[in-house]
Amino acid sequence: MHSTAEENYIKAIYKLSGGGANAVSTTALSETLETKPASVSDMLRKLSAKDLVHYVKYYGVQLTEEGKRVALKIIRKHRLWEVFLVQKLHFTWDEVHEVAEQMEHVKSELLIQRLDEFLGHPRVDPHGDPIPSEAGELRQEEQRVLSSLAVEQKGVVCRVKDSQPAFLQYLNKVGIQIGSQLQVVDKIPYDNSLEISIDKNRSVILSSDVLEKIFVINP
Amino acid sequence: MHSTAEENYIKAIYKLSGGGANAVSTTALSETLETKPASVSDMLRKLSAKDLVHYVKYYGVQLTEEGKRVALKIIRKHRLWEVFLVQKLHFTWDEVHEVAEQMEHVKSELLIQRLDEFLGHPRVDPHGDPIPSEAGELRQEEQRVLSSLAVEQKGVVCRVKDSQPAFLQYLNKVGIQIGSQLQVVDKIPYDNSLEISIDKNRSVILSSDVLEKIFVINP
DNA sequence: AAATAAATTTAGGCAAACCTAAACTTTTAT
DNA sequence: ATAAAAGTTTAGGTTTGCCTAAATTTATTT
Repeated sequence: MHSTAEENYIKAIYKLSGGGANAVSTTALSETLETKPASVSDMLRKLSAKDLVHYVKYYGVQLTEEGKRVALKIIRKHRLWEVFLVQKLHFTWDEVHEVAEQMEHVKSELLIQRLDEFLGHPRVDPHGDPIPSEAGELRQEEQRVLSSLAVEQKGVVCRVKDSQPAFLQYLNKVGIQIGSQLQVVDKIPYDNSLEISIDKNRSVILSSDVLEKIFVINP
Repeated sequence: MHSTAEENYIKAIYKLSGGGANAVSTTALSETLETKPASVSDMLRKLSAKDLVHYVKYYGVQLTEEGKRVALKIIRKHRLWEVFLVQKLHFTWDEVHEVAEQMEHVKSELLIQRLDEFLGHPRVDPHGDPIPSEAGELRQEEQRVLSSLAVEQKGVVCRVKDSQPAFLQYLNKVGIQIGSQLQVVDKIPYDNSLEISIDKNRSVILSSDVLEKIFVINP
């Protein structure tokens, strides 16, 4: 398998290239990885020898198909662990990253399969970013703002656009979190607020202010 | 902090020394760590410089108090992850070790605190070995063989002394696993079998053969 | 278009953690 | 008690992944 350092380079290339599309420069990598450009050149030569990247000196680097596959696997692991940390261990968003960064390098197919199952096959991580499938497919699902749903329509919370503690606490109290199943029960035309049922067992009326900050994907 | 390699040495010394009591030889370490004796000498010099071990050349090595503290922390992490893997992700005993071996090196105090909480502060791992407390205390709880309990007495299963599949399957079928709450309901003097209630919701009669293979700690 | 600036690579080193081979202690056997 | 055997350490090497400094290539100015 690949070393932790190699995995971090691949992940960084994936992110900086926007999903493997564009070429990435040595300095860009050195900045996100917090190493010197010389070290990056070094590693790119190695990754190239392993056919994980296409590397053209002085020009830039891109992931090969194999490189992309590896990148998506790491991202899948990272995001599944983030879901675990937030949903099961009640980590806050800012506490999550540092730990997931370590867990993503644990090697075990079985572990990830089972974790995925345990978490109920989540499709997005706590930041609302999509989780690649076991087959390595990452489809960015269409996200709609909650205020745009009509009566009767359903959605799964995938992103919240305000990370102020007061707002997060409010959502917490109401019982809304990433992954919650919502359905619009009724619309109050007077002020555009909506009555929303949460996970089929309770309902609240959300002001249009709040509705604008919550995003959902299709169930 | 300490590197993964250092942590593995410390853990190995702890185990081979029987909890830090006796001195450990270079070859013993080289065997459990699957490295050459020369590499062990190398590392012992380093650990000694960090005051994690008392190292006397040609004689052997022992953990310092600090070394023991570190060892217990690692063991705590390892065992908590084992509980997680078995209880939550349904790993079998033999699948557990390799993965826990990796997870135990993830660095985060918060992670372990929360994991412990999430698992309900378990006191033993799936093999029945005790889990060191957050303060680093490992109290070897008194283990009694199930056959020694009197009527009305309770115990929590902490160890099973027969790992033949047939026996484990039998226990599984009956509903006994590590952590099960047992209570002696009745004693049948004729053949020393006992009627045992399991987790307060069912009861079985166990032969003295079986009773001899199950160990419990106080609830 | 030449000169300067910026980015990148190469060369040579370092620390960690391993290795083999040789030297040294300790133990065991004669 | 001494020689052989066993165990341990030291010396010198390797690989990985990082570093600095110098050389090289590409981009930007004038």
